[in-house]
Amino acid sequence: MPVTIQDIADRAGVSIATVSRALAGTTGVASSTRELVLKIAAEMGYHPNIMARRLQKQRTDTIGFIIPTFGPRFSDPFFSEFLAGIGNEAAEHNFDLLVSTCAPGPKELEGYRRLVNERRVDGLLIVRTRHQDARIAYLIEQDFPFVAFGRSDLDVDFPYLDIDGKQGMRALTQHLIDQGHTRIAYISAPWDLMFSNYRFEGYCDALQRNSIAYDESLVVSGCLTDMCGYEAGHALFCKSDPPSAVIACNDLMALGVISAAQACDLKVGQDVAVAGFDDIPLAKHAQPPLTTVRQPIYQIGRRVCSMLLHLLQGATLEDSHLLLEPELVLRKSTQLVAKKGGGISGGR
Amino acid sequence: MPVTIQDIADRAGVSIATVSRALAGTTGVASSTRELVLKIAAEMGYHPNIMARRLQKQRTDTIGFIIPTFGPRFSDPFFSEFLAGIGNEAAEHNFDLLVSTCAPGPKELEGYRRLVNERRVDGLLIVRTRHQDARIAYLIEQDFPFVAFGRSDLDVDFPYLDIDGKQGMRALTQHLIDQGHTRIAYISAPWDLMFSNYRFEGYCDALQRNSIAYDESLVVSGCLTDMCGYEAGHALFCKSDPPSAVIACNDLMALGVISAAQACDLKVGQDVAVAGFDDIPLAKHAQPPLTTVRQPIYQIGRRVCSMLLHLLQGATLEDSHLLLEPELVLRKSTQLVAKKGGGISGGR
DNA sequence: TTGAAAGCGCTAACAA
DNA sequence: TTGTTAGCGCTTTCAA
Repeated sequence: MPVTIQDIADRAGVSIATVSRALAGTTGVASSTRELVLKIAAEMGYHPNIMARRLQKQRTDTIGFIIPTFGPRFSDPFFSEFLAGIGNEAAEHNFDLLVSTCAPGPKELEGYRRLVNERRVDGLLIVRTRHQDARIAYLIEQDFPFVAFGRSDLDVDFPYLDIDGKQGMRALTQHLIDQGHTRIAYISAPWDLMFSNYRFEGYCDALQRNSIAYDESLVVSGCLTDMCGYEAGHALFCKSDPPSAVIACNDLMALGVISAAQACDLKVGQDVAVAGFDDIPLAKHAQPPLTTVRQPIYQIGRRVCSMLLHLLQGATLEDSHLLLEPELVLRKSTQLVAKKGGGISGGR
Repeated sequence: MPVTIQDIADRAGVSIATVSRALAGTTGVASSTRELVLKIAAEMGYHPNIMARRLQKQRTDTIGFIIPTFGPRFSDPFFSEFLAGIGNEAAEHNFDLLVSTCAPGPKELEGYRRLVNERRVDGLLIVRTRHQDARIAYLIEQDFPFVAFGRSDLDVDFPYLDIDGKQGMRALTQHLIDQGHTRIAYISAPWDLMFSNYRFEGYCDALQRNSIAYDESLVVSGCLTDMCGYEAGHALFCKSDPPSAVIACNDLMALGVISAAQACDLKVGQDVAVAGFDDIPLAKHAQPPLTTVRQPIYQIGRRVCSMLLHLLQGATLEDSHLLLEPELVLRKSTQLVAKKGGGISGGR
């Protein structure tokens, strides 16, 4: 039987209210009583019953995160790092993190409804925002606190943090153009993902600025996995008129493209340039090291979580629409002259 | 203001006890009353207050999982898949999953204490069991329900599920020996991890069975990341007498070894054989595809979670010490004759 | 079949 | 400074 404040009250000869106050902190309690209570609590090994506290306070001190992923075999480092970020931030503020997984689709909202309706969490984090994102629409409608990593095209206002994908992709494309490439293939993410569109805009923008005609035969849609990257890359390299450079919308696909190139006996960084987006840990140690656009996912996770925690404290966010500049990371996969050593990095 | 059973009771003209019973299910309630209550509940948009229920029932219907990882940049697919497994299993049984991250070390137990003492979860899942694992010792001492993925060398009994790493590594090593290799390097995981020792035993065992002398200069310790694999591989390939085959204790390191080989102008699958352990998604699409030992992590996650849920229901596990046979997955990274097509697999 | 009432452990208003 | 008391929303005896 766990120790309750009643037990402490009995032993200290005071009321439970006094115990509660003493335990809580500063409110009007004689410091002598306070010390006595604290001492007894420690002796008896008291630990508050969190559920009782939650019921009383009508707060769960828990934030929720539903990982939007297809199938069991997801190994996208994005989620691992993001999770670590929000987990650590939440823990530092004594919040619990509730996690579940659910594939995007019609049944997805069920998961959100469950967390919202039954008040299992105080707020939610959303990632991989989508075209007319139903999750956002739902949470807005329910007036439920949340922060998104990613913007939306819904006609509503909500707090988010995003990376300027257009900017990042434009810089990356420009880099390839500067290297002399004109046939630059592009492996997109699914189009319903918001970031997919922003990045694509950046790609198109760079082509246009350099008067390079847009060639739709060079644009393929991928599913963000290394396998999709492999398939898309393979298809591109098998063309009668293959591209001299390939940009993948994320690193995982870019790794697949590198594999495809090798399978086609093309030397990446020499016969063909390959670039990605994200800068996952594997990018640096790929062979050759992968040029990419860095998103500091762990930090983003922390930041987004921090925004939500502020919101839950009733604070108003000083800036609820953050757009961060990503960083271009140049490595050997796009460099004709192979330099020894790791990547050099530069903004724009 | 959320709807409560009191609201429903008022509207239905019955007592809250009746409402509670009607909502709960089968207990003695007139079916007419029951239907009335259900109808009103639906109309009013009733959803139970989970915290109230938890306080009353003295159960949280939540299981906890603390990801034991160093640093923010962890992208080990192991955790993603495991998480998906336990998350889905838990969700199907209407359990919540509480996740946090904490690096192994002296402060690690704090995290466990918090979850246990304050009864934030009903049970815990442990992975990557270690030599004299303090987490297990603590949970046993507290008599707190948990299930581990991995065995332990503590002198206590606890429920676990494990993969027979010795068996798997022996089969893998034997495969390399069958290919004619005699200088087989081994990149280990940190020695305090239990699985590290089992796998190493399998490696030694295979050598011994084939009368191959153990050469400690071929055994290196790694930290399970691709970077460690790269460094270890590089060091091995720079030796005056390099190995003809390299086994890494996990796939992530094996991928690093492949990169190192390429950086040293060695062709994997031709000049040198490389093998890993886990069969992460990337293994199949590596260049060349990686020979490995498959652990069905997602399924393991589900299974381990299922065991815990049984335990929490007060059931006795029919088998609380499960040791599964892993499956050897042969791919091109260890095959001298490059065969077209994916891996062939065979257990033993 | 139903209702009244007693908690689960805690916080917080109100009195003393 | 302290105690009394009324809940938070629910489940579950015990009576009726």
